[in-house]
Amino acid sequence: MTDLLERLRGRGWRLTSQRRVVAEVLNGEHVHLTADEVHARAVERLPEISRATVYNTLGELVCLGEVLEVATDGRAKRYDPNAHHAHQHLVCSGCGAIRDVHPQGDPLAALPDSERFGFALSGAEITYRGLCPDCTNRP
Amino acid sequence: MTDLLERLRGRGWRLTSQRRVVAEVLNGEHVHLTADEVHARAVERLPEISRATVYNTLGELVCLGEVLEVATDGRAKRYDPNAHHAHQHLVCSGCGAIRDVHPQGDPLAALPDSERFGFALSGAEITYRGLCPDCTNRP
DNA sequence: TCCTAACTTGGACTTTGTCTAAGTCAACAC
DNA sequence: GTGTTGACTTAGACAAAGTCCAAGTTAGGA
Repeated sequence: MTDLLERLRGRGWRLTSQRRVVAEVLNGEHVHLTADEVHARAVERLPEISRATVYNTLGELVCLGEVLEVATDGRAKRYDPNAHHAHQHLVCSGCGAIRDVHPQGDPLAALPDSERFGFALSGAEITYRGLCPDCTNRP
Repeated sequence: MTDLLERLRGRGWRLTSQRRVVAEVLNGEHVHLTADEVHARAVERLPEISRATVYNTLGELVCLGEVLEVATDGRAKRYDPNAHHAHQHLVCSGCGAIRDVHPQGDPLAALPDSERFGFALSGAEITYRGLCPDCTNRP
């Protein structure tokens, strides 16, 4: 956490109270918040923080590779503070809950050359879908 | 194509000119159009068709499993008429082009029980990312 | 041919996100 | 400590994507 703020300062960031609060909110909860949820939580600590600043700061954190953007549903993007450990996502089709998961092997290996169409591959995102235990028992 | 319309009629659909046009647009181009692009093409054939109807029809086609919704970028959803053949997507990070691809093996197999958290898995979506040949040569 | 529930329409509205001009302030130099 | 300055923040207007609704239209069965 402090490391995060230190890393950011090391990259020339001005360490404003707004940026501190956004970074704290993301690190504080290991769930995947939308920008609006981040803003709501940030407002609790710093009532005058604006939506634009939250969007700006999230965008900067994504550019710096400190946070991942996750789009699982075509609605609001979600922000994943766990950017330093490769992982994929498991999403409940019932309630939308997201969990980080770690599949075995390299997902790129499953794509044969004949299916790469000359692309220079950089990675793969996998979204596993299913019903969480709660939703399975409550149909 | 005619089969699609027949299948839909078999499920109790009223076969209106609007629905016919939307189905034709989707089947006519094997690319992944956004709802607005579908609307634009539909208007060429049926000038008075409304955006609401296009959204309604696309939503119904998705519910019936005739068309897949693809959200690769957190912007507009895209619609994939190729719903009857399992496939994944390869997206160019440069220009956003999408290709259907067919990886080997079952993606679910890579997720061990210990990483399933009691979920009843129903499937997995994989988005491969990379630069297409055009974008590789034009930095 | 008539009837009616299903469908379509246009426009208002919501959600999510971006942009801008004007004001504020963190960090550096002194 | 004080001053300076460019980076940062703000409020609000704007835009894109999608939803909702009341009123009008129509496909398809009787």
